[in-house]
Amino acid sequence: MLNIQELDSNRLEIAASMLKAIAHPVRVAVLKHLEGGKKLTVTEIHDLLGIEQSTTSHHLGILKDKGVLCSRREGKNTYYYLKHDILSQIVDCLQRCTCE
Amino acid sequence: MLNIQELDSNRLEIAASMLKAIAHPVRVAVLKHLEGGKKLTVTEIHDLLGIEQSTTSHHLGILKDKGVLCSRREGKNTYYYLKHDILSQIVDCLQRCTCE
DNA sequence: TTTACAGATGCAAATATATGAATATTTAGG
DNA sequence: CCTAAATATTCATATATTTGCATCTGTAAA
Repeated sequence: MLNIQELDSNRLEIAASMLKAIAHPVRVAVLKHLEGGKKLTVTEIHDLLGIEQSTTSHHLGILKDKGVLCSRREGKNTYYYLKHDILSQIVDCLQRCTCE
Repeated sequence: MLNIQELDSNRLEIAASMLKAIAHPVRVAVLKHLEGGKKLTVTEIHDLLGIEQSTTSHHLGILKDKGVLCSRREGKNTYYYLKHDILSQIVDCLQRCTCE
């Protein structure tokens, strides 16, 4: 349980911007594919989700920018992975709430 | 852990729309004020957050519409409360992830 | 039944986000 | 160096969200 100090607007902005990063069907799908510490390249995600390469890169950039994902370049590929594996709980929590 | 069937686009849409409902600084603040089963009126929230009455009502409507909150009218007041108290964990989870 | 309070809704302007085509950048291999 | 593959970026357009004023609706009390 957080106290009133933790409700300050800066923290609210950060929490909301992180949530906003995740709150898109494509980006929720990306998170689910990365559950359990998996690492995928842009091309793999672009193939898995059937969306344009540039669109994929945009979405991954948003997730990385907001601290949801990390990336590591290995040769020509860039691997993306969850910064905090616990974040995938968010989606599971929501899905539990919607399955009644 | 969810299987591939649970990644279908309908579920993704639902999860994303619920997250989108929460993903706003005002609405995150509302959630935090309603933690622990608390019930607050529109006016109370409007005073707590220092935002316009109509803006408050719009935000609460979004949260209710997307299944995050419930409301009950009692006389002239409408009390809003969390539909699933577990949802407040989402914000706490995020804040833990951002406090390193 | 009038009045005032609490809340909801319609609307418009400002702002933000999403998408993809085109293009640029980075890297490995020849 | 030249090329091709993988990824990132720029840009424009389309769409969605946010905010608050004005207004409408519902309720209680006088």
